[in-house]
Amino acid sequence: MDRKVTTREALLEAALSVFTEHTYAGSIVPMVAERAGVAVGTMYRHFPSKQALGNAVYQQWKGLLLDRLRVPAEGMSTRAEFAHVWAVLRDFATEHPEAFAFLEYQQHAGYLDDDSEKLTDLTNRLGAELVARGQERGEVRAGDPNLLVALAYGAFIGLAKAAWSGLPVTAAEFDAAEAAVWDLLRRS
Amino acid sequence: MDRKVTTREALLEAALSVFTEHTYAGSIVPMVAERAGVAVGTMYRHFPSKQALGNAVYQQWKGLLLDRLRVPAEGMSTRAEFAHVWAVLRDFATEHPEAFAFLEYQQHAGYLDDDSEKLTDLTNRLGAELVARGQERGEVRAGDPNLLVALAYGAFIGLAKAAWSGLPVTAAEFDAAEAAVWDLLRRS
Amino acid sequence: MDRKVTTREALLEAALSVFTEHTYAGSIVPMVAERAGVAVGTMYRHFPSKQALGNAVYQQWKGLLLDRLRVPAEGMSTRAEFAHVWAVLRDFATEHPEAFAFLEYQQHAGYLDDDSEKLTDLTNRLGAELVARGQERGEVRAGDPNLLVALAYGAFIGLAKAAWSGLPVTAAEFDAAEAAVWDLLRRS
Amino acid sequence: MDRKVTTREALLEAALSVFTEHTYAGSIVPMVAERAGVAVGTMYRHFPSKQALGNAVYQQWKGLLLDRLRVPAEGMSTRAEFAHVWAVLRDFATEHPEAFAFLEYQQHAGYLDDDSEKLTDLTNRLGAELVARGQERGEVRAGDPNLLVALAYGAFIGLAKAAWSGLPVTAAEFDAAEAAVWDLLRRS
DNA sequence: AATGAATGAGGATTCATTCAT
DNA sequence: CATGAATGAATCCTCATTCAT
Repeated sequence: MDRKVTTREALLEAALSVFTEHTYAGSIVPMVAERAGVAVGTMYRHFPSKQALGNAVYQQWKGLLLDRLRVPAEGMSTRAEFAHVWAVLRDFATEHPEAFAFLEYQQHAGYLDDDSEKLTDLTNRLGAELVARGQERGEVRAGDPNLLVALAYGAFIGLAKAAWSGLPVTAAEFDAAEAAVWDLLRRS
Repeated sequence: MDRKVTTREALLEAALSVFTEHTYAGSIVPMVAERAGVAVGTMYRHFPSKQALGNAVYQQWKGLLLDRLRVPAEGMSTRAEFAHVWAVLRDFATEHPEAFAFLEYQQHAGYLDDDSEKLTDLTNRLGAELVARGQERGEVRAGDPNLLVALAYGAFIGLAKAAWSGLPVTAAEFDAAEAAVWDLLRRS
Repeated sequence: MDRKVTTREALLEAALSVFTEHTYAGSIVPMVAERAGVAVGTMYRHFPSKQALGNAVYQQWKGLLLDRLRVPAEGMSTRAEFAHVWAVLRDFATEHPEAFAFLEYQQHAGYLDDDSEKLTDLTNRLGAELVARGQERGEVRAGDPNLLVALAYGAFIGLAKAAWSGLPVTAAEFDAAEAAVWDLLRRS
Repeated sequence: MDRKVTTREALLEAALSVFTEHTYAGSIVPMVAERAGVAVGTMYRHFPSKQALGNAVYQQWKGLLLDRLRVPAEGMSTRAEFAHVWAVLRDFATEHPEAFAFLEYQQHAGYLDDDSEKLTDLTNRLGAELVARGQERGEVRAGDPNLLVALAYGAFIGLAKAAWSGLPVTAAEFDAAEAAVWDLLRRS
């Protein structure tokens, strides 16, 4: 249908790819332009600066991840919520491995603007809230929710990074890991 | 003994700090020199290039971490080995948080030389071997050892990153996490 | 009559305005196009280049000024001629303050072509000839005619610039200045 | 003695020369660097930007001119004050023709910063104050002081520009012009 | 050894000009 | 004839590296 990719989209895609490969600071604009198949000046017709492009890429993907993670969990048990979140992360990291790598395997401080940082905060908060809810219900063990999230999300990132680095990670293995990580969170 | 910090040491320390804060590509040599309290030219008397300095920092700390992780585990159970490794990581990340952040929270591909990459490989192998040993003994559950390590090390990194970002993480919490992560590895 | 402003005229007008505000080199083509209410490409259908546009603007106004200054002064006294020239300048600077500012308050060397420079020369000559005539008749004091013109025209430019910068300059003041400047030229 | 010209001085001198020749916007940094006999990067060690260099040049010369014009005129008649100011301008324009051309024959709006504009204002005020004083004493004719200054300073600029363009202007001619311009100001 | 001003290749950004629609 | 997105050479600026002191 809409086979025509807009220039802006081509640039965002190229930038994601180049930034993921070389880090933001290690990337040069001509490389992004070339990978997008456009001239350097064209980038500047769509984004006011390299930094703006970096933030656009960040917001595009962090925003999508946040949207997917935000599900009205009314009436769900925390166990079910956790399963859902894990599935969302797994799907995101499977469908958009480059984007997940860009978001989670490198450091962004230094070029993110306020909007980007707001997205980061909102995303971080989501996990802590899930855990806190679980603790209130007695489903999740005691401890600083941020720490529990750090542990669990860290485990997920480790798994995804392994997949990104070439290791074959099957759905079954994602499921096994999910169970194991829930074990790590649940009331003993 | 160490009555005098050598210029080289001051440079390595400054570089660690600057690279951790701004990433390698995002750091500029004069900033490193200034933080070390020396002139730019002085850096070039101790290291042939920025890249060499980057690799020196990487090798200094990755090497120290590897040394500490390498313990002749003859006769130890995998459970005990794991506890030991966890303690080494905890101590390293507690004593040298900046170094751990430098090593694990950012991307190094792009400037590491062969020696540095060899250290990375050796370190990665260590974990997989521990897990494989545990599987042979029936202490650790089935699955690709690399994946299990990714999961467990990811969890540790998550925890350490939380501590690095300012969250208070007590020894008790490291211990609780250790138990939880072992649960994630052990035979069910 | 002039029911429709042609695109070309709109461009010349916009260019005059932009060049006067930002100087020729400091102006950018899209700004001219925007102020003319057309697309950038449209400018290039009417003028082959920015430089050609600059010269067109210069010639339009320098040409008009020259035309007005050229009056067959047969039989007039130099005093009368001077009064006439002053009146022409006053009217021009009053009716077309932006054009006068463009022509006289900035430097054009660097983009003017031969035709433009010929206009400049012709205009400059006019004044010197008037003075020379006056000297022959004994109406104007001795001295290099170019210098006397420089003095008198400088005074006029100063006055016009003051008006341009916002000072209210009445017709009476122009007249008083005319008398004073003639005093500066006439036989003592 | 101090035959060694500092790099900063060489840059200011080169910049004055290039800006005078091509206008600020029409000048390119490498041209300035080359004329100063240094590399481009060197300019940026001494001035943070092209704009800062432009302002430094402007302030250097406008500041010097202002300093010279500022003379405690206690007890002097306005006639004497005027003679002094004229002499100062003549000397300045004779000794530093390039600087005077830079300051007075082109438009600076667009890159001047607040400090530069303050200097412009202070300089402009000086003339108006002289005239106002003269009017109070009955030495100068009635009229907006700013207008009278515009007329007189315009005449001076015209003369100096003529000299700059190659016309030989002798001291005697400067004196004659001074008398003529005073005539233009004085009570009739 | 240490210094830091100078260098200039390289990277970010601008803008006159083109051309497919 | 008009449009304005695209182009890429030209321009501003940075920063790893050198070298005279």
